Amino acid sequence: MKKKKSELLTEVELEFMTELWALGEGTVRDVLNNLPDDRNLAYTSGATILRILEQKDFATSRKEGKSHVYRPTLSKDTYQTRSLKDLSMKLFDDTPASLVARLVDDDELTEEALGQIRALVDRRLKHDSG
Amino acid sequence: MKKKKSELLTEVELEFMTELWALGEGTVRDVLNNLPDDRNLAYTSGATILRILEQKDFATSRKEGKSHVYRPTLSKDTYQTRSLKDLSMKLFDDTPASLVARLVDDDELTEEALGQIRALVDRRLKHDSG
DNA sequence: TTTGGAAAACGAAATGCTTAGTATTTACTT
DNA sequence: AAGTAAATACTAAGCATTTCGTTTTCCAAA
Repeated sequence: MKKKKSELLTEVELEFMTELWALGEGTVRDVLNNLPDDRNLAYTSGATILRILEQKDFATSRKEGKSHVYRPTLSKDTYQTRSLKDLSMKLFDDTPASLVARLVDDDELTEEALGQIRALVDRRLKHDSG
Repeated sequence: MKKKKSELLTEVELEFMTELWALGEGTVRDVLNNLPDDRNLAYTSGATILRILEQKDFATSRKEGKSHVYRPTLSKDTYQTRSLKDLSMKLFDDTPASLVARLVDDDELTEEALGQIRALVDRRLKHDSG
């Protein structure tokens, strides 16, 4: 029986995937150019990270000219859902409501954000029940 | 200017902190006894992990008889808030509402959980404004 | 007071992440 | 067709995490 790999991205992988999601697709150079200015990575480091993302099936690449163009195989939405599920499981007894409870208890949360959240929940409840 | 360490627990550290939060406090033996049955760790591994947690200031220990008794220095609530903030920042543009949006879009979420979530948000809104 | 058993301290092996250097390939230009 | 600039493949070093073996310390019982 094999231990199920957690299927979550590491810190740097997430950083690169975030760029790919924003760009839609891109070469090593594209991704590096879109990182924050204070992020100074060698070209080869970026290439390694994208190659690893492809190995782990988070991205695919096609050859275009002399470059590889990388594209996510996983939507950001899907990955967000996966991450939330993981956090909920590990830290909130697998109970999403308690996760939201902690979130709305945060004093730094603005009234506006709270209102948005309620609107979202209401809309979803209406959709479900008619 | 020093890069701020992320202050998050690793996988195994979280596993042990979860036991400490549940127990209130405990020795190496106590924590090991409370792990799932299929989790077979050597005593020394448990000791190492708790020592690391103390080094990283997630726990303190006092001597009691010949053992160390470990106790969290951080409440689970606080750590939950910290984790949510981290996730929100890295994956949801620092917008908690979009995190909740993703959560309530999850098809596997039950009607009941949705109701609970709305009740939580409503209560918080009332408290603030009235 | 010696000694046997339990716990702690130390440290090291194994693995995976992050970063980047070197060598090789590719394709455009002349 | 050869030279060159850019991209890739390969590889490895440095570090953190996870795990545990060995040595040391401590207490308690004989």
